[in-house]
Amino acid sequence: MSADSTSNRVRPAASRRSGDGASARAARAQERRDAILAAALDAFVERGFAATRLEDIAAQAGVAKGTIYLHFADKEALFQELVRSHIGPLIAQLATPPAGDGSVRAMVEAFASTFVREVAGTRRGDIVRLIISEGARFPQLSEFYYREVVSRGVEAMGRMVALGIARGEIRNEALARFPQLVVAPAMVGIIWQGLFGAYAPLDILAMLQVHIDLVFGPRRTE
Amino acid sequence: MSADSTSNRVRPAASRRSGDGASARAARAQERRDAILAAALDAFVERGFAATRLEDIAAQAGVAKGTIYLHFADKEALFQELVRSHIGPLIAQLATPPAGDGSVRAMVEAFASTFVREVAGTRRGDIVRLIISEGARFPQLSEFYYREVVSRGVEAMGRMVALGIARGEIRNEALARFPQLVVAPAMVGIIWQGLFGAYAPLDILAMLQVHIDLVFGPRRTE
DNA sequence: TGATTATGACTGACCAGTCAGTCATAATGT
DNA sequence: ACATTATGACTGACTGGTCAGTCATAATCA
Repeated sequence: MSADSTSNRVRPAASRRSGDGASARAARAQERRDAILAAALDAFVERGFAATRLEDIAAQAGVAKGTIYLHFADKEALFQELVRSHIGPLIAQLATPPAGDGSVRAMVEAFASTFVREVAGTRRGDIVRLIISEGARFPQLSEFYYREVVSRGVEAMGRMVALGIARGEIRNEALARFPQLVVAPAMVGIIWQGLFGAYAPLDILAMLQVHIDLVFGPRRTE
Repeated sequence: MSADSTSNRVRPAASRRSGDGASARAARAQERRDAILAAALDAFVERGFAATRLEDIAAQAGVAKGTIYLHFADKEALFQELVRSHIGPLIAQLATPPAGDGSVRAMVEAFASTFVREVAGTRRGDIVRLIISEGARFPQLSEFYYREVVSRGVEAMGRMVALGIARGEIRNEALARFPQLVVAPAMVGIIWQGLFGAYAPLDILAMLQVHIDLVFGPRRTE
């Protein structure tokens, strides 16, 4: 793998110091930082925080161990930064309310399919699993995650449910008190795939559709 | 080694003093084994598998480190034995079908309150959290857990759902394909308490009641 | 050339697992 | 009953290995 040891170190570019001239090094540094984070994600997901060796992350990222310490204070800071960097985009997405023109049911269905496509089988899903697995050992991290993602997500879902109730799409008014119920199957789906998916795969999308029927009542076939 | 061909280990029942004469030592050994398991549960729940030191378990159990190795082959065997010993009773409970005289809804409600009482805030809940957290790193353990507990639980719940559909208590027939949906909120409740319970407690029982309304339709107020 | 960035050998702490030895208890002998 | 011997549960100092974090040196850049 990557036997091109010679001459790969270039990146001199633009001898003219225009806009990017000064940033050539910074750009390279950023690349390395990202490579370290990507390698760290793989490693932490695979072996867990405590059992992951920094040397493996370094090797995977194609840098020396010491380089990691140029970018992160220590192993724990690397882990936290890893989670935070992936949570950022998620927050942005939560801030954007889903197109509110259709029915609430359509919005929730859209959410479900987005979830399956963008989270369930992807790196994002790994991050969620990582938080669930290691969260108890990183209280400040899980608190951050709660504050920035979970509480906002629950509130957003709560507003959706309230809207659904107001429009008569959702019968059970008590659901507004526990918006977690709407998302619970998605969480269980993620955990299931992580633990048992290898030999007992679960069709998360189909499951979520059945669940949506539960929340909104059977699909209209008019 | 062990050339004791003649009259080896006797096992004489100690001149039949009474039942416990010969077992005095064995009983003490069993006590210690149990103490080690109890201490190990605390430690693994608190710090996770990799970060737990056997010396701490030993100290907590009031034995020397070497003693642990008289009872368990290594750290991993101790961990697995810990989970297995707690899963045993659970299997027994799964084997006993709940009193089938009342409505399916009543059975599920009974299940919910039992769950909250006997699992959510107890050692059993800790075991579940432990499996969710460490399961990915112990494939054979999570496979064991799947085979002995999860698949049976899902099947049992599937039969309940089928019964509910047959009796007309449950409208959504597709639910029979995903009995996980019935249990998902309970799982999420456990995880929530473990991660955020300290500052954002969740009333699991109330949540499960709302969920049951979702599955069976609103409560009759006849 | 001097400044910045990267390297990897090294250190010191830490810990799973071992084993020679101790001692309370049980078995056997007188 | 008492003395002697056997057993094995228990101990904890020790070993061998691992790994996070450091730092003197090297490479690269401007």
